[in-house]
Amino acid sequence: MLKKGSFRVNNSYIRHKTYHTDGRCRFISLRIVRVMKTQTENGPAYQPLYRQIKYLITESLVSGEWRPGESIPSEVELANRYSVSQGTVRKAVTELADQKLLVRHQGKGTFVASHSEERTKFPFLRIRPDRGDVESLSASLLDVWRIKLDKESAAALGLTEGASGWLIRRLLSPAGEAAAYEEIRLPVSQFEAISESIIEKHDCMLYSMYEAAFGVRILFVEERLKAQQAEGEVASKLSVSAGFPLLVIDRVSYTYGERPVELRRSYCNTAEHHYRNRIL
Amino acid sequence: MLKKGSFRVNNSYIRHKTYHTDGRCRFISLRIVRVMKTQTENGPAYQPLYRQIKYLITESLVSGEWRPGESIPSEVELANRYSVSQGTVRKAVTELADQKLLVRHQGKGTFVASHSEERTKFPFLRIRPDRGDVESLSASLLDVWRIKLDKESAAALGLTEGASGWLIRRLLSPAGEAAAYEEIRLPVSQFEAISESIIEKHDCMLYSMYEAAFGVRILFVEERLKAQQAEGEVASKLSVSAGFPLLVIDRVSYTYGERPVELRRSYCNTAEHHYRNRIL
DNA sequence: GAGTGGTCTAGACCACTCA
DNA sequence: GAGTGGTCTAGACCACTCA
Repeated sequence: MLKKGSFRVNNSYIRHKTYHTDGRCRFISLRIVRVMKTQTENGPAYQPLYRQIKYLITESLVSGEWRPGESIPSEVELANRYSVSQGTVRKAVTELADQKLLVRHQGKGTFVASHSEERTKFPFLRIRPDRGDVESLSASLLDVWRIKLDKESAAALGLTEGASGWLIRRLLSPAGEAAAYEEIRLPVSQFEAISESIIEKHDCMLYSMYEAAFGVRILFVEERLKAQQAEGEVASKLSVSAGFPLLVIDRVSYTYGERPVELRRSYCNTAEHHYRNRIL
Repeated sequence: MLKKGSFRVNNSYIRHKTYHTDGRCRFISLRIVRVMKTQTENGPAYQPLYRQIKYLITESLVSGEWRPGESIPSEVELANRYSVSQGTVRKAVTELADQKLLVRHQGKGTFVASHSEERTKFPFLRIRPDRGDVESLSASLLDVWRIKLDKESAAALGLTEGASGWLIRRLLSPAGEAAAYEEIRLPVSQFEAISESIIEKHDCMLYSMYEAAFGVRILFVEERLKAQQAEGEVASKLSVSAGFPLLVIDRVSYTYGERPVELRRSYCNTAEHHYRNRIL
């Protein structure tokens, strides 16, 4: 989360200490500065207080001090814990909420975002039916294989060629027709105990399963889209003839620290569906 | 910009007035409340102060009081103008900067965002070459036609069938090969004086031209993607054979007030290019 | 009524730009 | 050195939730 940069070291912190003459402890702030310095190797670094707080909150999320779906301490409590003002905590929490790591509910508290509790079954899916209701899509598992990852897949996951992986295959369907066929590749190292039964227990909602069963929370995904002709097994899985134009989506899913943990290729029949995107 | 909602009317504003007993004018705040009330028809409305300020700033952008590329008044000046604190102005400006209507530069000022000054030639384009440098793409104009808008296009632009429109056709190319063929439809009502020469004077950078020549600033776009087989003229324009799989992008471009002002269909050859997307 | 997040203020000082 | 946006504080009160 913490961006490494070329921030100049200056006296701001020493001066910062002198703001407060009411005898309150300032050790925590000093410690934060030291943490940040060791975090950024190449040269001295400066980060505003609220980013340091943001980093500390993220650490607590990664370590599991606060788990998905649970509430984190109130802003006042966090302000005390880190010895900063509530406004500074707010700014840190706001950025984490913008990144969808946290969810705020006025009057109730701030919660760790969770794929299990979100109403959307497929949080990052941009495929929509051309007409009809928003979420009629459901997933059905085809099979699960233990494989050796090829060079390209292994590299994309930060592993070496031949590392053990899982290959999950499934269909996305609106009703009878299959809208998409998907191949998902995962490193066995992080998803040891995957099986067909555990996937079906989670209704084939993979991100929710990663989180609940393996403690791996997906934060964002990156996709590359191409148009390609259907061939062989893919064509038959989607019940289209060879040469039929498909939308092929290559997705990499990332967890904390921008670490890639899942590869996914989706072959979509866009005869009655489309991929929706809004660009700011 | 202003979201209509079911905010409860309460006494917050009356109490708010009593915060300040230093004799400063509060008429402007009161006027703001009245403006907001008339803006939202269905029932009484309440919006926090910073959103009301945001709305007033947006009005000044729409009216052209501050033009693209120019700086707007400093936060202190705006705070005086609206009789609120600098923090409240900051919050309004922050939201507008997040929406990319404004751009902040520390030490220099806050500027109205402009497509003419942005370094990216195609601000909303997600097509990238699979390998090679980031921005080798360039556009070349094919032709410009004056047409009657068909029912569907007219409806998408909020016009009636048969309304006058422009049809602009162009190619996007990396080097020799054409990566995409595009058809752009515009209402004549808002783009009266379009011609080949004016487009070429702007290097075929359309959004920049809309802004500079017609005062229409595009704020965001919505896209629907499908895979489709190349046919007839499109195939020949892209030098591919009939049946070649193309990525077809239907885009609607919006200006202030979420008003659609441009339709665009792009046919992309994704043999050596892809559509990139990051989802949070 | 107590506790949560949300808004707003006034004031201080920092980082950066430019003349 | 003056002016800009950026950070941080302390304190007040509002909107909302829940018991």
